[in-house]
Amino acid sequence: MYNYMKRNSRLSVALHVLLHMAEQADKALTSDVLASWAATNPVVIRRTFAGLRDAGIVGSTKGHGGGWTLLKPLDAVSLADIQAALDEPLLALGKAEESPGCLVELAVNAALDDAVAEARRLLDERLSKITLADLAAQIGPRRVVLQAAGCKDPHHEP
Amino acid sequence: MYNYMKRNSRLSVALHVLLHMAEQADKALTSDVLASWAATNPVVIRRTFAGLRDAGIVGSTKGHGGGWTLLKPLDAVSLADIQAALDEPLLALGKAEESPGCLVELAVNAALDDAVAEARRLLDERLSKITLADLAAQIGPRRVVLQAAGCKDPHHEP
DNA sequence: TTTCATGTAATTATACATGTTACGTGATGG
DNA sequence: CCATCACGTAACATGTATAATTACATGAAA
Repeated sequence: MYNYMKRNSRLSVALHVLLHMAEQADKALTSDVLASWAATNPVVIRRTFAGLRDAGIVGSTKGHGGGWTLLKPLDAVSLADIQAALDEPLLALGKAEESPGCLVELAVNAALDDAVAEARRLLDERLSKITLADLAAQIGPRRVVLQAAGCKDPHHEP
Repeated sequence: MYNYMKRNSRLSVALHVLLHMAEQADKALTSDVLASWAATNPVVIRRTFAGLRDAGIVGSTKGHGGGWTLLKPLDAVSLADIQAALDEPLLALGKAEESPGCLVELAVNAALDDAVAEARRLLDERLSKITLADLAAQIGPRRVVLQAAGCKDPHHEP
């Protein structure tokens, strides 16, 4: 009966962690390590990354030395890919189905759905043009600059 | 620390009620009546419509025979106007401010904010081109057709 | 002055996402 | 093999945002 816009910290968390992973490429990293980067819980990481694994963006291995690894080069993964891999989100504006027979409600929903769908298309198109490599490129240089200026690396480990 | 996408039943409720008001133009309608149309509580109507009143879209009078009235012609009120009049809304994607010093987080937020801001601009532009009159025009003819076909008016009153 | 209706503050209820705990499964290494 | 490690999930707890409700104040009309 109601329409909710879903929350979204998933995308933010996923991007954050993926970029940090890129800095330690090829090492299998445990959920605990990733969780500490995102200041969250290992289980949350496993839940969030399940979608990314299904999409082939990351892989996971069990047992000793196991963990998560990036499977694709940074420039082959767009923000839209990640967004799509995380089950459901951004710009949802579910339809209210109260008064199911009401013509007014139908017209209102149709108009709103159209407008939101178009906005969502635009957003998706935008996100599909930004890759993890783009974000990494923004970060790399600045970190060097900051470190040269005497700032310590603003990472998360103790 | 979290970013939420706000719910949005306000806009849907407001549109629904405004269009029904248009059908009974010039009569002051009480919050109770409006609430019954939207299947919600009178207080919710008063809260929601407070913004519309401040924006000059509707007016309210107290006491006997009081209630709410539409102050503008239907073609002078766009969905964007209504959206803006309801305090806060559509397509928010608040920023996560966890790890405030983290460059990764900063880059992620910047990219996301840009994309969402553009989507929001598009949506607002779209909504500004749809007026209440447009929606009413979609409804009127169909109602006649349905009634001619023997369907009873799908309204909300008992 | 009684009644009606809005205006708000304060409280409660609901929905949903994240956080947490617990336990199952498979892989590795001694 | 068997103990350990790490993911995979289900079940439950917590947090937060919003709507729904209650209660009472304010002002207008009969």
